[in-house]
Amino acid sequence: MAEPSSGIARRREAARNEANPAYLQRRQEIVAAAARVFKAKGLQGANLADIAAESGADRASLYYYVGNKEELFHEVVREAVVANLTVAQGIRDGEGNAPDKLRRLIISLMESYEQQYPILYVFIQENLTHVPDKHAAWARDMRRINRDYESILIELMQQGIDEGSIRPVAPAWVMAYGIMGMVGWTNRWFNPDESTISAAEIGSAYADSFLRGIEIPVRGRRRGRGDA
Amino acid sequence: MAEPSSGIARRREAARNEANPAYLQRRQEIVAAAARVFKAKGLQGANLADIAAESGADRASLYYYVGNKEELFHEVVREAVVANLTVAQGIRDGEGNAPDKLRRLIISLMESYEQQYPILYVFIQENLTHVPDKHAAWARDMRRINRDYESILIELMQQGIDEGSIRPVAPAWVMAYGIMGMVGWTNRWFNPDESTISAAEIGSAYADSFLRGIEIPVRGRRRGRGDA
DNA sequence: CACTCCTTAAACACTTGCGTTGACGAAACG
DNA sequence: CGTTTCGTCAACGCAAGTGTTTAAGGAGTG
Repeated sequence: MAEPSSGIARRREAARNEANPAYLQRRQEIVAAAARVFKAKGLQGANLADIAAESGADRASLYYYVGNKEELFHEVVREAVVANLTVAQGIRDGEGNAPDKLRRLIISLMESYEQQYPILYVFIQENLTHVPDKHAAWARDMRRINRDYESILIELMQQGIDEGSIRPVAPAWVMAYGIMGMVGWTNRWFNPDESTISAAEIGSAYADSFLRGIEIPVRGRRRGRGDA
Repeated sequence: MAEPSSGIARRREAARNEANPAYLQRRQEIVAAAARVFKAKGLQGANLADIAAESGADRASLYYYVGNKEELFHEVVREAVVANLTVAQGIRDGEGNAPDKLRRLIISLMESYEQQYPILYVFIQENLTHVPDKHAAWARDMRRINRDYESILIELMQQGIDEGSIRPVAPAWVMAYGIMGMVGWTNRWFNPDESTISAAEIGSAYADSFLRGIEIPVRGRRRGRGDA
């Protein structure tokens, strides 16, 4: 972009460039507030007035911190999603057999949801099958990350089938989506601030249930309920 | 409502009252087209122009068949959802132990998704946490149905735990939501018109995996390997 | 006090989308 | 062949949402 046309845009650029801590923090608060609003109302349903109210600022003040709603939304989503993918890649490239990795993946995913609440849930809710054309590039990028994530799940599942540690109940991708479903669905009911059960417990329970159902126990190493 | 204010509204009422088969069929086509658009773009994202295009009619022509977008959306959703709940209630009140019922419930749910495609998926996608205030009454109604459905799942799960046929890996509602998640998540990837795997197969696979993981086999009636 | 940072009220132009209107062609029917 | 009905069409008015700007502050700091 050339040079900001308006006064406020100029001032925003200036403030952002000098990296004032207070400015950046307030900005961060606004992003967090936006995340809550997006979670509650969706990208389309949320408007800047809502976000202003949630963050306790005037609508015009938002422009001192962000350019527009889309910039806000992108900012809400991108970082968390990328970080999340990195974790998954780490697990895939680490030690253990397929079921173990899957188990860790499930739990780590739930923990991410908890720690970053509600940002990743915002990403889930907007499943990105339908995004306004304007943000096609960004949406494509996010979809790619999403696909990469799912690929890891599928890959691990297939690996388990190949190495004989997982029963081939159905094609690997069907099973992988099943796991994504269990975990992703928590966006509808899990709120870490109010929940009586932790994310790790949920992830652990799902791993226990689903994986135990498809796992082929290793000979001589019985896998009781302790999962030692 | 008093009397239609506009001319087209009067003509719509008239046509609807005389129950002309051709009229009703065209109307049904429009509803079906709307379902596809809603599935693709979401309630907020879809506009009447999209729906008109999809159904091959002019935007204004839609008003000859339906009053407005909301009416269209409600019509898309309601019937299918109610029918779906009825099926679940039938299974709950039928024969069998908890795991068997759960298994049948999972498969029947997948089959509903397939048969009514994409209508029930539209309902899932709009998770109704955020609906414009105007339709609060309708939304409340739909949420109630949804809750009733989930309650059946939870009830069966709890019953299984109580009768000792299901391991209490986690609270019943957590497990129930896990199942809802696996199945509901299919809305993101399952398209019966293009799928190489049937809805029943998917449901069967999920039931096998998850239920096998939590089921406590009945004595003397051995169910598959291991896990005795 | 003067100065800067940040906020805010108020307004504007602009776009999108909804609901409506009155008229038009085509078929149906006397 | 006139008339009526059906389905459609181009166009309009209206409201809401959004981006943006202006001008005017208050709060804190030197």
